[in-house]
Amino acid sequence: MSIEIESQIENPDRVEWRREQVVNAAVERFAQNGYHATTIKEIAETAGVSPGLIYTYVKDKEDVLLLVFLAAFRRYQTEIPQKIAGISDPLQKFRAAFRAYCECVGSNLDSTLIAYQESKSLKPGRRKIVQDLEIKTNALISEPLQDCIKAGYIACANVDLATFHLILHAHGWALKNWFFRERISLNGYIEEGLSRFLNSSLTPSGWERWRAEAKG
Amino acid sequence: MSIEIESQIENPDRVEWRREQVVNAAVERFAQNGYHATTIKEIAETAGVSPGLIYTYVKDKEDVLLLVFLAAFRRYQTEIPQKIAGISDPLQKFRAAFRAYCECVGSNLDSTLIAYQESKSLKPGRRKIVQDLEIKTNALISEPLQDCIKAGYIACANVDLATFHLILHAHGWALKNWFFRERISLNGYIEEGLSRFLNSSLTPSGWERWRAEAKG
Amino acid sequence: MSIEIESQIENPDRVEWRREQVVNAAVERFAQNGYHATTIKEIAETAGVSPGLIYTYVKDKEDVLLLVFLAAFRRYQTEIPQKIAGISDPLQKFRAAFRAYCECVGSNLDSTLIAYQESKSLKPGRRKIVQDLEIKTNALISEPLQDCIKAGYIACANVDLATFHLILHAHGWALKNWFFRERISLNGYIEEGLSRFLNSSLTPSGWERWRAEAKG
Amino acid sequence: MSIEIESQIENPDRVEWRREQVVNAAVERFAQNGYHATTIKEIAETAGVSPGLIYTYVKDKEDVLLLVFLAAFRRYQTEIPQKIAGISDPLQKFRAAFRAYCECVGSNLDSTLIAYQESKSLKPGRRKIVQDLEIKTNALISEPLQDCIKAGYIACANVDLATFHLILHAHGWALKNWFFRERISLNGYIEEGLSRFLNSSLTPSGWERWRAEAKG
DNA sequence: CATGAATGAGAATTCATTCAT
DNA sequence: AATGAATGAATTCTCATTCAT
Repeated sequence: MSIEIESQIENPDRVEWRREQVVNAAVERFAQNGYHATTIKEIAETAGVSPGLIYTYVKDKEDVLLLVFLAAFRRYQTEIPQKIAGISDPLQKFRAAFRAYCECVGSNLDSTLIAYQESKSLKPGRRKIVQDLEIKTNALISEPLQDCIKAGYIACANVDLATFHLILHAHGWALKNWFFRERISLNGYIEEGLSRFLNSSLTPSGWERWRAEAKG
Repeated sequence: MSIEIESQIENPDRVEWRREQVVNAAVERFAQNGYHATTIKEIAETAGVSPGLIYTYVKDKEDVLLLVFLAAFRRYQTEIPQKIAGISDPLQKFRAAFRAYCECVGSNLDSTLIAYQESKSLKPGRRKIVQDLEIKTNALISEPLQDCIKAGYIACANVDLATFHLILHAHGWALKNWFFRERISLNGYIEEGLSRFLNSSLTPSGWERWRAEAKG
Repeated sequence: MSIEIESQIENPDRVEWRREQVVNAAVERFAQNGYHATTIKEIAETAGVSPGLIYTYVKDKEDVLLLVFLAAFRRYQTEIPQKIAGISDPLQKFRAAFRAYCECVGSNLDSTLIAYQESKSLKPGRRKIVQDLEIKTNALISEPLQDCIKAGYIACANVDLATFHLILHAHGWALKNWFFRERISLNGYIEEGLSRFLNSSLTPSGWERWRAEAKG
Repeated sequence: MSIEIESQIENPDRVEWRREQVVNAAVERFAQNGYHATTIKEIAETAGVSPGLIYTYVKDKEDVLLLVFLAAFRRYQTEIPQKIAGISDPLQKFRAAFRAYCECVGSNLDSTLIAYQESKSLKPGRRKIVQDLEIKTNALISEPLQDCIKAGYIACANVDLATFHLILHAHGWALKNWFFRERISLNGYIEEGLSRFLNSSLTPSGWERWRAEAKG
């Protein structure tokens, strides 16, 4: 489950701390110039460490990119469950999950962009790791959605397909942020996506549930 | 309007032909390994020419990437107008335009992906060219949409926003093709996007128009 | 005054030491094959370092050439003042300065040749630096000459013109060294040039001074 | 005696004509940017021919440089004898020869500079040819000088040495032309060099001859 | 004869990675 | 543990030279 990236350093706390330093610097630089155009030296400078240090916490440059991906996924896995914890109504939970997902995108614009732009920069082994994590992250949306279907609130030919639509919408906020930013708030963007989706997917019983909610 | 890329070769037919050769090879390699990981030598080999030849038709490697973008845009500008020519009903025209756009994405999966992944690989001057063309290409959707609004078929707070949603959906086919490919046909994907959009945007008169069409 | 050439290395002693290594190797190779025909790899090999190292002490190949020029000028500026220090008689001082200049040429045959052959290899910015230094170096001759004129020992229509003649003579030792080397000693060459110059430039009072000197 | 440079073209007049075209273009470009920084394409453009054409009249780029040297020497060999023909007095002849030499330099500033800057750009075989021609050209000065010595007008320990001094002075006009140009005329420069030389080399009988000449 | 497109060897330069301190 | 100087493989780009037309 937890992916192991080799480090010459023993102390795990130190490893965590240093890697965070490096990842933050890397996200900043990758987002600006892309993975290939960013040098280890630049990352080191941005992080306030030496190039040599990076190589004691990481095997090679690609590992840094992988760490960037992992850090992003960890945030999804931490924040979304947190935000939907305690919600029992399936429809409410689904909506909360989608909102949480979008908010995660919103606070990780750089990482999300990097994910789209640099996935090809990983060689097969590491690419596989990232793909598996992506699927696992999708479950944060698909499971609540499934529950709505089971509860008869949503009708949906193919859950996975729908999930991808929702996630694409969420990612759209990062992909075209330069455009959306000045025209709509993240909340507006979220609600628009949500209502567009529910509009064409809610069952009559779902509509009722929704209306009831809106009133409450 | 037409962007000039310098070439040492005079004969414009020859330039066109050779550049096409090179662009095809480049798309193939860029899609596989990304722009930076692809060497000029590889492109040359794939195109069946010498590395030196490329530099007689192009100033530098970035020009090759730019040509890839330009070729893609040209296809949109050619094919979409062709497919909507002669349609007078606004709603029909809009749907045809969206279908054409998606089909263009469908037959240019590689270029579309490259566009998302390598936009940062262009330096400001060339990046600007691409951005301008992107806006121009968006008009192929936004104008028919605008006409539907004028005709009272579609209600839409913000045309640009809606256009971006539609285009994001279209690009989604390329971005997540590895996933969609095995689950839904391009046509299914198009109709789903279309109906999702119309579902939440048609005016009553628009619904009527649509139903009438469906019958006819 | 002191020209700054960028280096990635901080420690100035190390920079000085490494650059000296590189310059020595470069002088050797440039003198043999010229600037353009010499590759960085060759210089690196001659210096016993890697090609990459050179680029941590220098921005590009032209910087190496500039360093070669600078090193030569530094030698003139150091050695000539040293050799004329403490001489008060203007005529004696002038002769000492000219001798010192020629000796500098004599111990920097390669650099002097390179200066004549490769001045065009520098692009305007750096060329200007070298020209300014050349003028500054000429002053090492023109000033003592001026003093002789003021003292009434030498009559000279145009000091600059005369300076150039003297310097051309000095450089001649390097330019045609393959010829002179086997026919005349540097000292002979110096005295010949000197007496030729004085012969046609001394005032009567200058002649007297010279004769007095010769006796004493 | 006449150096053979291979050409694929048979007709010798055509060869002469084309080579002249090429040499003129080459001198222009070499003088501006140096031999290495000048491309065959540039020379071809300047000459108004195609790059391919050059290679039918010449084996390689170095041959072009050699042709530049040869053309210069030919001018010396043609013009100097012409200008001293018919002068019988040795002293007058010597002075005429030196003047002619300097004038040759004056009307071939570019070639003279190229000769100093690019001699190293020739590989041994061709370098030898040029050196031999240089020695042969020196004879145009050294022989009249020798005659003056024989006639008892000039006293000179070493003819070759003196010749080199004179030639160095002549070349100085080209080497430092940017400086001399605005301060002295070529004639002034010639006479200055001449008088400086004669001042310290004339025998009493030479002085008398000179004075007699000056009067007449 | 002349052209100019095509070739490919070769050069400068960069940068991930190592390792002595 | 951390540093940063050094390495050298790899890449882009140039240009002398060839050759089909």
